[in-house]
Amino acid sequence: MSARLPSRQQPRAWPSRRHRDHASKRDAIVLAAARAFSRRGFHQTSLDDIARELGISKPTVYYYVENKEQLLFECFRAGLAVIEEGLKKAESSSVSGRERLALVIRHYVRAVASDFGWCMTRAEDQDLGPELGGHIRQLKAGIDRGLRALIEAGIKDGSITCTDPKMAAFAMAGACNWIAHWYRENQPLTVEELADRFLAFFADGLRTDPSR
Amino acid sequence: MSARLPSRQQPRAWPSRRHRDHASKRDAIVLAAARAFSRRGFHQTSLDDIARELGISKPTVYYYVENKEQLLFECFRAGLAVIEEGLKKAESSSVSGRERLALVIRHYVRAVASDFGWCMTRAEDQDLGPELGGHIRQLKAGIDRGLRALIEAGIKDGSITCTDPKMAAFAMAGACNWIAHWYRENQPLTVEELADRFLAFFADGLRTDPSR
DNA sequence: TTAAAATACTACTAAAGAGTAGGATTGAAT
DNA sequence: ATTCAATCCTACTCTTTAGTAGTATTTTAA
Repeated sequence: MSARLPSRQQPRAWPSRRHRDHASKRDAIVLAAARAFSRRGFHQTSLDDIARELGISKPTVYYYVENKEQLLFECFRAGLAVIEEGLKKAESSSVSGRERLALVIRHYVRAVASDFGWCMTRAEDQDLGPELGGHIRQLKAGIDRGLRALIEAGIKDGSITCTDPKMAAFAMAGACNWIAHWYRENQPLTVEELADRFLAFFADGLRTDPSR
Repeated sequence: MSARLPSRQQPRAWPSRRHRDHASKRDAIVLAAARAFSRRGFHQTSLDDIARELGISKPTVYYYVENKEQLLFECFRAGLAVIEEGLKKAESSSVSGRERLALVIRHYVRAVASDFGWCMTRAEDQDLGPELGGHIRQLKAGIDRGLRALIEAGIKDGSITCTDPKMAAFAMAGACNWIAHWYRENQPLTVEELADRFLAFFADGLRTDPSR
């Protein structure tokens, strides 16, 4: 499991071998948890299960993570980072609102189709305490605001037509979130193709007549 | 709780007073369960909780329902019935595919925004056993097929334009399912208004230029 | 009136699983 | 070599809750 190189003298920088080990082991635990939650659900997955899959013991998991709730939270955060990266790129971009929205949605789809997708979309607020639950609600609300702002920017710059940006944002977010329910690795479509199809649908809907 | 009229002699018809009582009490339990699951989540809701809210005891709940899993299943079925009603109406209708699709989606939105919405969309397959879980997967797949068939019918009769009916169905179903995550009674929009907005979005997307 | 069936309760059992106590082992630094 | 901290384990505790045993009460049918 741990191929520990001798590596003499690597003095005062943070990612010391020891710290890197610590962080990467913790990450491995979070990833294993995300996969387990995704396959069997949060409540059907015991920390013993996760430990067993990693070949370690439950107290070792607790050495790296405060508790099960925190573990779920970390999974959520890991997925969220991908979306926030997209939002950040969009902010510092000067293309049209429509194109920036598409950029964010691509990231969104990627996140939701990843190992962390389940935790981001299907975990219940109640499974986190009021503390972390509230935190997550805030983060989600931030994403929703980001989406809506992009739609509104697109309306303003003429690249988007939309009468109800709020509902449009809800519809798009819902469609993307739901991907976590059905997307599996062996899908005929890659994640990027999937994003393309969704973007095409969001762009034109089911409209009949382009010249109507 | 039970105002029981004397009602002498009501001989061989099925819905005897007794049976009606039984069925309606069972329904009341299912509804209370749906609301409780929706508010606190499946695993955070004990059968004692549900019983307490109804002013009865846990064994009484078990008198009407086999087990917790079955209870969840019934909630699911109750919501599903609304959608299937829509599909049936659509089948026996002769308007365009587009209009039939809209009809079904209206029912869909109604179901998902109802008390049973949570159970239909957020309950985990794993919380039902392999038996009931499989059953539900089948029912869900049926709905998906129904949606897709309507899109294809719309393409055929010229009322819908769509390059990937499967993904379009997934996107629309996802958007609608997600309503259960955020719709609450005190929303500014009624369910019907909500359905209108979603249908408008599905119809035209965010298209810029109608004459493009 | 009375026997059978239906309905309901109090008081349990049993299992699962989150989280911990306390100790062993390993590695780094002096 | 030896100490201190980091890492990891075995073997628990403790709570929650699904589900049941056994019994009391009510209703229906004869």
